[in-house]
Amino acid sequence: MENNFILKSVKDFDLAITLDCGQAFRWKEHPKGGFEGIVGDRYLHIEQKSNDIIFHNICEKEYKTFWHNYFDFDRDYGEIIKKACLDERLVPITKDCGGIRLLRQQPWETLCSFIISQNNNIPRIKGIIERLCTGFGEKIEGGYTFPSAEKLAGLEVENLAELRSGFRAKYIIDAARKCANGEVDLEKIKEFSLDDAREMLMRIKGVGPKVADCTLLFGLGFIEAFPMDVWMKRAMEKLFKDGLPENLKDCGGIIQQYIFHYARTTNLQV
DNA sequence: CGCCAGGCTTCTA
DNA sequence: TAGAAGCATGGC
Repeated sequence: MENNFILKSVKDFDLAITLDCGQAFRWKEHPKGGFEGIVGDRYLHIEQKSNDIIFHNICEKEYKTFWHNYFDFDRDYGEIIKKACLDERLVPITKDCGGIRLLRQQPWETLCSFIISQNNNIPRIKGIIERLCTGFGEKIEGGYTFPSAEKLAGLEVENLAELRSGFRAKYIIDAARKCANGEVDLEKIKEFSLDDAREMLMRIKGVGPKVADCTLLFGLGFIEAFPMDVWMKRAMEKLFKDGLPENLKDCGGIIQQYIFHYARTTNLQV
């Protein structure tokens, strides 16, 4: 018999899009419905049934101490969508993509994942990360943890050959070593200004503006970070030639996710 | 076979 | 200091 925690009447939340819009790479469909994934050393089977969110075999305390924060449930997305819709162009976009929430992911996992993402496609990114976890993570109930920076810092580039991550392997090692030896302190960076934090991350080989901004946005809580990849450049050129409306810049990263997903799932060809 | 994928580093003028 | 080439791998 399952002992589930159920969040009722949740608004502005689409679980499937949130988990599969390209911000996280380790969630997959559960054979019995919903999705399963591992964050830190916690396994979760989660499912959405209309406006209810079912956390399988999770007690209320476990929800409150961890998953509530992971799914960013303290933030009022309805308010953000309302503000966004003051600009006509964002009405259809938030209509389609307003169910996306920003996941508060683990800093190191986020950094490492987006290093892997460069010049790569999502299915292969997921494959490399899965091999990274099964090869170097720790076995727990339900799967493997994401390997720590400390663990990877002790390896050499050749040891990562099984990942088939190509030229990115040397970047992973460099990132792991800098994070493990404190040269880059991901926890401390959270308190930096956006520009200082970005600059610090870019000291890592293979981390440029895009990877840095994804790490800041998805892993370090900087919701004003605005990652610009090829999709976003195209979308911004077409929809917001003069940039994002000023009143949305403090939550630019959330709007970025809406636009990014909209650009990828609708006909936004130039 | 060629092109491209949530880019970045290195080389060149 | 801007712009192009090179980078590993895999899917189409």
